[in-house]
Amino acid sequence: MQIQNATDFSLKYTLESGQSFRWNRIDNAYYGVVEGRILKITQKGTTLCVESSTDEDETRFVSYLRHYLDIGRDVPKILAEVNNDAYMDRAIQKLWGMRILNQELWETVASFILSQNNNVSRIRGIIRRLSERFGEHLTLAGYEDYSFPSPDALATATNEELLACGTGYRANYLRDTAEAVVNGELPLTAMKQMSYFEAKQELMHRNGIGEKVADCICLFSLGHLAALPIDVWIKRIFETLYLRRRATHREIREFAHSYFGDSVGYAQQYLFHYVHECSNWADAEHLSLIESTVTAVEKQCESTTS
DNA sequence: TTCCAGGAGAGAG
DNA sequence: CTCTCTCATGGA
Repeated sequence: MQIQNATDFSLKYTLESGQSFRWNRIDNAYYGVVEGRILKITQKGTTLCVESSTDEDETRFVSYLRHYLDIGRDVPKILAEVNNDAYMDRAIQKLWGMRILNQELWETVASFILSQNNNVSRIRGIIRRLSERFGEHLTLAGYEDYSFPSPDALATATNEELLACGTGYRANYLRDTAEAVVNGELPLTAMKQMSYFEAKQELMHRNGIGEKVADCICLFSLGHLAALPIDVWIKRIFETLYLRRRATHREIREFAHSYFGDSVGYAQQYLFHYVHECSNWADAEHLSLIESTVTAVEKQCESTTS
């Protein structure tokens, strides 16, 4: 089936910008597992062609996917609001059409617990092995994958089983949070009705979920665009390009919110992915921007420590 | 071999 | 409050 009129939308940038770990590109098509079924999506202009491993009611399915891909949102309006300088303007031009997904909550919670002190390719590998071991086997026209493990499956997993999937020291965090979901201490359903602040507090009460991971969950699953995950790259970007000094997370958060407004999460995603994408490109102009960013941080650190 | 990866927690000051 | 150290893992 098809989704029509997906204007100002880029499937590539949306699915390859580090917010979801479950999509694979094969030729022109993206294969991924979303809430228990394999999806195959291709984009031609403003039309998305979608195949599912399960039978779907077309109207409801299209509505669900439009929400998942954030297609209904007026993103050009948001980008116009946050386009305050040359850095943002370049990121917005380069990544035009990138959207912030609205992903399933439990999978997002578990995935970003695993993301701490880790890199994207390893996170993807851990999630793939966990799904193979604890999820359900799925097929779509010869493509095979596994559903994301349920909270119950991970809550009852042994430490050895989790370590065998490569979770490392995060195994306890993952199992503890899975148990909290099973016994209701972490009320996922109720959290979807909470404010950004309330949901974030609920998440941060869990062992293994700090402010950054909580913000990732609020932004990539709960639709709170005011959430600002501050990782090392976002910290660097704000310290060098905007504040031009060392700054605490709280200072960065206050500046970013006042500068970009209530949709600071969207601005963050464009800056983050732009910097990451450029590090893989042999584009002199882009690389020089990165390099000047990094060296400026190093000089800043030197001057403050000496 | 060392360093780093979309960090968090415990402890010290 | 801020700073520092450690945590398991694998690719560069």
